[in-house]
Amino acid sequence: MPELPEVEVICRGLVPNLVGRTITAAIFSHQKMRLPLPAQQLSAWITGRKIKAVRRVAKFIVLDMDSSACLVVHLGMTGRLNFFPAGTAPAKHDHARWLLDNGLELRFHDTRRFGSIQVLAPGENPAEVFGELGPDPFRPEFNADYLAGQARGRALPVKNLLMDNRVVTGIGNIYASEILHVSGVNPATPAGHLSLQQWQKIVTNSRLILKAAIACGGTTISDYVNSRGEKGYFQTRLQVYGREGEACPICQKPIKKVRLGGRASYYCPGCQPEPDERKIVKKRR
DNA sequence: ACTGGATCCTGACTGC
DNA sequence: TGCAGTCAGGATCCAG
Repeated sequence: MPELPEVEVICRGLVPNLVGRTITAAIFSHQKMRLPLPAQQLSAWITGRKIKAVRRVAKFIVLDMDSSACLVVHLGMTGRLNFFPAGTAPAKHDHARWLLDNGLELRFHDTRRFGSIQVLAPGENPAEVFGELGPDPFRPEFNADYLAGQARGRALPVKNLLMDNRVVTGIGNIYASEILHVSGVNPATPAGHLSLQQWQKIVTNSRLILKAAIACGGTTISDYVNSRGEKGYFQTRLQVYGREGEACPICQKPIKKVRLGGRASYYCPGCQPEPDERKIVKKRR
């Protein structure tokens, strides 16, 4: 389940085999994806074009083409992008294959088909493809004042706020739990209850944890692999996620699991005390 | 306006 | 052994 660090690691791994290469042909499965495949735009702007750069936007992988269009891939939960020698037999759930002029083909494999393939045409508004995106956690705009402003007057659990792409991009279920644990904030705390100090901790720890996860090659819970098919190893450094009943590495209290917004959320009742009942300061409009 | 729940999907796992 | 049910979660839609 790729979040920001996994997507970043995949992007970096794609660069050596993609930048400067030309996509000579493309083959797609007829399986229905979350979003319909933009067949016309793919043939008009992507196939036959050279790849100028590979970059990450939120959890999207973006290939900048010399046509000034972008190929935009989202991995959803189980998506993978891997290279194979051209002509290798396709596997089940290979939904797209782009043949390159270096004898390789780039494949998009997605078991659950929650991922997407889109084209950002030249001149098109990026919001059409990316949607409404908040700042990247590594940008200076992502700071305590900004988060406090976003949270003011809101009763939404802080964990759900952190997972909202319109507030901040790239933080998913695993890292939200980890960031809040290190910050000593209970995930169920209404976002509007947090102090500026707590937001500052969350900002600092978000960057620390995401950076550390990138350095570890990401987190592999079940099926994530990078573009070379290698697993990450940050899962060995997770302190609470997936560790219900185990001792908290900081205070030794057993880690608890709750469901917030339909998502499994892990926390330590010792390090992250239950939220109090203070009234929320109402948002000014 | 805001929030929580349902939905999409397949495979791994559990319990009977 | 085989079947049914549950769970996993990113993004989006919808109802209250």
